[in-house]
Amino acid sequence: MRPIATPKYESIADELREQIIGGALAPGAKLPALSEMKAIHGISDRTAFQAMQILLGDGLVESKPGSGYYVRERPIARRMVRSWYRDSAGQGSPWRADAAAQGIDGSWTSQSKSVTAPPAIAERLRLEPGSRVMRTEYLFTADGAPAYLSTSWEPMALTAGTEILLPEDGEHAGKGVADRFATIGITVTEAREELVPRTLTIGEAQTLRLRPGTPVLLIERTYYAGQKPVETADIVLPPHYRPVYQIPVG
Amino acid sequence: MRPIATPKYESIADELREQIIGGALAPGAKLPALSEMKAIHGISDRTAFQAMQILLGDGLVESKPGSGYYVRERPIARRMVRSWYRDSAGQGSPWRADAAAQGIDGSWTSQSKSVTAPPAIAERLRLEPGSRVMRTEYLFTADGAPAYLSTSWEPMALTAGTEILLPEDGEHAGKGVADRFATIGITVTEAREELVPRTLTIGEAQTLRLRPGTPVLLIERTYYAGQKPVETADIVLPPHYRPVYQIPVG
DNA sequence: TCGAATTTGTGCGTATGTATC
DNA sequence: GGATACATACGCACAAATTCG
Repeated sequence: MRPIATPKYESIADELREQIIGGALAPGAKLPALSEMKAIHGISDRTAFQAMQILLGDGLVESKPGSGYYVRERPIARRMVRSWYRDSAGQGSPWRADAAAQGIDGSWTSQSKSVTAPPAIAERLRLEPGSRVMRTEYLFTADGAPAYLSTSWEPMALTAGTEILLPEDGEHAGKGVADRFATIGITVTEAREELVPRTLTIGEAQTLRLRPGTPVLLIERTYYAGQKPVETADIVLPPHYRPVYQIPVG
Repeated sequence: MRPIATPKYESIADELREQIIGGALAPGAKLPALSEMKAIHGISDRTAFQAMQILLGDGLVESKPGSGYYVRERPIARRMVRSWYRDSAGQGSPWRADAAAQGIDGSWTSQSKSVTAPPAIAERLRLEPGSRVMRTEYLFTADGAPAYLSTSWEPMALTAGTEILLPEDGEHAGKGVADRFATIGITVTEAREELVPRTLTIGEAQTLRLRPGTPVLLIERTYYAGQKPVETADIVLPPHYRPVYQIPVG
């Protein structure tokens, strides 16, 4: 097999990456300016720019326009623990409790709307194409600042006519999904989370007050009652949030 | 607050993204060529190229040089189930069993070396800076083709002089971490996995036979015996692999 | 079979805007 | 204000892969 060609900008990025991981470039250190790299490596500043974009995307570096590129400080990374302990907490808002445990004032806003399920969502909920679902968009905030996004979909066939039709209405507002469904006699037994990296859309970037193109982690979460999916959600986690899964052994 | 500017290439990418998610552009469909987009949107082909890079990075589109850009087929995504059921399997190789369950011939190669722990690894294992660790690099294969990478680090202080010093030596080769440590009287109680998106380095790309810059998911996994970390690993998952976490509720 | 046209990918140069120092 | 530095946008050239007559 033929080796895969390696562009210059990849080589440059790799070189800097090793210096960062190896500790030669400590957190907070200033990286050579594009103009310097142009001189050092004998490349175009445009190519050096491309190399920096890679390190930016990987979260190793941050840019301060007008100033320079700097090695990112140890990711302060607010950790989101996603273990089974928590979702069975019983009462109160999971996010508020999670945030409080880290000394943060966690809150959220939401709005719901009845829509026909997009193809991908219908598949996740195992619904006929064109089925109606209740879509709820959440913006979670930490100390008043936007933290992360979530969009959930629930089959109207399950919740229509019940008191939990609107997730954030009435006395069940803010409670976990399992608790809400319990009130209509549905026992949630399992959550399944699938993770996939992508970047922020323009709309998401605006509500999160981040730059479009920022790399994020998308958690596709689905709650099941036995074999039957009862709720699914897309959770958009900005770089400062890291999902942590705790798995007991044995 | 001042709204954050949205570059043209982001707008273009967003537009196409919506068409893909909404189903207007079905999987396998050919996207307009760069030259067409140049004509349609009145932009430079260079700008159109940047827009495509975004969609490539998000895994929505794949490129066939010389042919065009195409909407990616439904990501058949080999799923990697990461639940506690599995790691307590007891005997045999987790990867081999996992692969066999999907009708795949799973195998791997590895090589170990004693090194001083890099700063980040020392922190994860809660070791003094400069401590010695045994580093083992794995290449897992599916039906003979490269599948994913893993690099593990174990404190020499724990394993020096024991029969499990080399993870892939002797009769314990291929067994799970928990089983191996059990033989030297250490009971692994918990695994913790932290996920972070990044892109492939040149070296990784070569062994995986992928293009450098390909977006991947990095799983930072650490095994604990009580409060004490006993092993940590970086697992590099290419786009075709999706980690799936199953979490029991209640 | 050959060759021409098309298309993506890399690299460079330039211009303009904006933020920082 | 001026110099520096990053970000976007455009244009051009060339290589490599593909497609098609």
